[in-house]
Amino acid sequence: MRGKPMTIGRISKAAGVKVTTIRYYESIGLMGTPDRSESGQRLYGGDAVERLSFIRHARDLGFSVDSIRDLIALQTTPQADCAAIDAAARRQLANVGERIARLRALEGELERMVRSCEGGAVATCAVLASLADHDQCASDDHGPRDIAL
Amino acid sequence: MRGKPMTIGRISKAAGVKVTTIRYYESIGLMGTPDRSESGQRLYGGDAVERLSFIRHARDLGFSVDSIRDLIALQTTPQADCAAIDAAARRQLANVGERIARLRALEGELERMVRSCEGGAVATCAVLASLADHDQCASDDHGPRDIAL
DNA sequence: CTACAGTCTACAGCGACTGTAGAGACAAGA
DNA sequence: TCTTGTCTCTACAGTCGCTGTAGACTGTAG
Repeated sequence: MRGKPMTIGRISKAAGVKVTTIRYYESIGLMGTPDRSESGQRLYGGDAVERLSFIRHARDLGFSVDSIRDLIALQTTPQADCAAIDAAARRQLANVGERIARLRALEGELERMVRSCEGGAVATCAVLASLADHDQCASDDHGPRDIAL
Repeated sequence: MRGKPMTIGRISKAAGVKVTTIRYYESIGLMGTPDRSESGQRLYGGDAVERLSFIRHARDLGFSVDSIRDLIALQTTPQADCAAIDAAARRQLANVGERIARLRALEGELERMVRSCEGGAVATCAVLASLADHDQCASDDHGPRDIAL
């Protein structure tokens, strides 16, 4: 709360989190309710920028909002020990490792598809054939698969 | 349409796509409206299984539903040439490559975090410090980051 | 005949935002 | 002072790709 209070737009720039996203974080209890100016505008101190940066970084690292809530709760109870946080990071690490492995498999298959393409007509397109053929080869866990064409 | 018609449950099992998902694909125009029995149950031929397998495989490879719609459209106009499909696969491949690179960066950072953890109190937890510190280091493109704790 | 599994429609919910509408607030220039 | 333009406000709908629910009907095996 030290230092002059900043509007939401300022901390948005400072932390690299969109204004709407900050309000969203407030609405789901990640950010706590800030002071308001007389006219009702949110006013934040530098600690809000820290917190937002923390959240953003954790999100960039793939932590879910729920997980981040837990991390923040742990953070604010300093008598707890580090083990829970370490465990979370390890889970996250394992998760990332899995995702990398899955993506590498996809990469290999896509490379095969692209290599086998010889620019013929669609009727003989190896890419489409490759997509159609594999009835059973794909992984069975239907995890996140969100890539645009 | 050859062969005896199958109910939605059968093609669900055959293609490895959930019943509800099949109906969803129909609702968004990925699957086309099947015949119905007298009592109103959907009846499919073997081609539906093929189509579903194609869709599932493409989804597993990370193609968006929109992209798959395009691929199917291309498939059904065989006079088009393979180039568009090849381009889509290449875009997809580049996309997967990027995602792998990003995940590897995350992996490295998470490894550093976990290595630096010495099981102390939260107040001195290197993992939390690591999460808090990096104000600017994270990537600027806010792509998908969906991993649970 | 009786269970019970399968199917139907319609709609709400998920996560993590993003976009919209319509209104009010504030800072800088003419 | 007025104006212009950028911020900010609330509240809610939309995004994507499904998943789950409710309540009714249908089909099949014992």
